[in-house]
Amino acid sequence: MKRNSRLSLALHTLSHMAGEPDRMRTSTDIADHAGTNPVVVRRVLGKLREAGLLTSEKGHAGGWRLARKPQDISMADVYLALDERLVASDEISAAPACSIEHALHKRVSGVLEEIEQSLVKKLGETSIAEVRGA
Amino acid sequence: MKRNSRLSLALHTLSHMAGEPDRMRTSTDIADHAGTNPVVVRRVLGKLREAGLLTSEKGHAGGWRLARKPQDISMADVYLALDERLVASDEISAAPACSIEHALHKRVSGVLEEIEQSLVKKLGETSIAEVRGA
DNA sequence: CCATACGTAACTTTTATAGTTGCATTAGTC
DNA sequence: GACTAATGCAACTATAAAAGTTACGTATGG
Repeated sequence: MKRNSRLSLALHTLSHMAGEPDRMRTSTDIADHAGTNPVVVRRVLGKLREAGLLTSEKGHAGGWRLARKPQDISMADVYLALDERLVASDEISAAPACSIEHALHKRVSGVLEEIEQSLVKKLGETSIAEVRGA
Repeated sequence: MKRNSRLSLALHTLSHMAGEPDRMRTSTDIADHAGTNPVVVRRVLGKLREAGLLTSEKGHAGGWRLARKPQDISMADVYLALDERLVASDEISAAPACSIEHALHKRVSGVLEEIEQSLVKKLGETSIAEVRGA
């Protein structure tokens, strides 16, 4: 188990799906391949479904499939769907007691926000269809 | 207690020190101001000492002081001294079993490394003496 | 009607970090 | 020289976030 494996799991799974977009995959299949648990897979892919990247079907022949063409799903789409915020944090800073702390927080979070944006931009340059081609 | 408060603690403390560079501060003073524990302070500031940003003195009139002029210590110096790597991770990825995972990891860590660099660059633009002036 | 899938809630396990305690060492002060 | 007050460090505990697990409800194709 590692920290922040959700993004890895999501990207890994979608990259595979990009190869065979029509194939339906079950949570169990995906979990086995990724070395994790079906419930974890459903948790992660559920967020991608909410974001419109995937569709899921219940019942006997159910499973997961891409909701769009692989070329139309960028790594940024995946990242944003998971609410990751790898760099910046959304924490509501509890009333900075001292003015220096306040100024510091403002400046640091400004920098982190810029970096967060450029991360999204960079991730937006690659679609999940392009991942395999190193 | 919050995640990754070490950088906050370090920057906050050094920003204060930048205002009165000659004043000697004890771990206990600093901990009280920051709302934490003297040992935690020594752990964090110890890394800054290793990096040559601070000096410490033992004994009766001991404590902590800047080792350089405040103008000559950037936020990047502090960040790097702590080995933070907020964006990229140093994890040795345990032999990716599948080729897609391999390609993915290569691409993602490439992006993260670039972003990490630009974070350091951005942090390098501000010295701890400049923090107070929002 | 039954097998198989997702959806979700509740709980347990794991891991990183902060926090704490205790003690050795060092250095001023009386 | 004894005393006091500081850092240095090791070992332990506490907390919180994330992953993993179990259990069960719901839907659906055969």
